[in-house]
Amino acid sequence: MDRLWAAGGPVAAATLRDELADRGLALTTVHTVLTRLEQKGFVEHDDARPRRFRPRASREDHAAELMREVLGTATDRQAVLARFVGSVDADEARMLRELLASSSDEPAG
Amino acid sequence: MDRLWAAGGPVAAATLRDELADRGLALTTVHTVLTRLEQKGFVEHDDARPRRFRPRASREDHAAELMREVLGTATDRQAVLARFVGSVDADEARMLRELLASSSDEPAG
DNA sequence: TTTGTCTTCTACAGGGCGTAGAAAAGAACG
DNA sequence: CGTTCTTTTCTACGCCCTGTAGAAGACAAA
Repeated sequence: MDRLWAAGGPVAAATLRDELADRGLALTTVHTVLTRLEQKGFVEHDDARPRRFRPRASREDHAAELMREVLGTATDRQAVLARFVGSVDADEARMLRELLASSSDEPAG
Repeated sequence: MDRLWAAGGPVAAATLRDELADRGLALTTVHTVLTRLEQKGFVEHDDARPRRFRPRASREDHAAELMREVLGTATDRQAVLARFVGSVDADEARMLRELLASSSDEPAG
C-alpha cells in the first residue's frame, strides 16, 4: 500500500493508477485506497480539480515515528536500545554516532 | 495480545487465564491464542503435561527486532536514523551514546 | 472404567484491506 | 442550457487476521 509513495511526489489519482499500471487497477480503487489512507492521516490532498495527493510524512519520517512507537511499547527502553544498537551494522552505528555527536549539547564531562 | 507476556515467565494456559481473569476468558480461548502465536513463532511450549508457554523473545528483543525491520523499510536509512535520533529524549540519547561507545571498535580516526 | 483435565478442531463475528461498480458532482463544449 | 467526459463519493464483496469459544478427542488419576 504505502508503496504508492515509492512513486514519489504530490500526484493525482489517475497518475498513480498509471504508475501502477502493471496491476491494472481501476481508478476508483486507487481513490478508495487514497481516501482510506487519508482517513488514517497518512496522506492529504490539495483542492485542485484533479486532486493531487501527497504523503503527510516522508517514508523516512514515518519509519522514524514507527521506531519511536515501538521503542515506547517496552518498559525497559534501555534494554531495547541496547539490543537495537547491537543489531545495527557498522555503517548504521557510525551514522548513529555522528548523529548523536551533533545532536543537542554533548556531555562535557 | 502480546500483553499476555506482561504476565511474565513460562506459564500454563490455565494460569494465564487466571491472570487475565478480569476478562473472563475461556480456557480454550487462551489456548487458541497461544497456539496461533506459536504458529507465528512468537511463543513456544515445553512438553510438560500442563504445557507451559513462554515467549521466544523478550518484549525488549521483540521491540528491537521491530525497530530493525522498520529501519529496513526505508531506502535512506541515514535519514530515518537522523529523524529518530532527533526525536528521542535526552535520557534515551544518553543511553544511545553509551551503548555506541561500548559497541564494537570505536573509529580511531 | 469413570471422571476430570488438557489439547485439538472447528466455527463465528468483527474489522481491515484490496478491489471495484454505480451513482453523484462538476467541468467542458457546443 | 443540455450532453458528455472526468472526478469524486457511496456502497459492496471476498479474504484474512483476531478475539472468542463450544465440542470432541487424548490422556492422566482414581
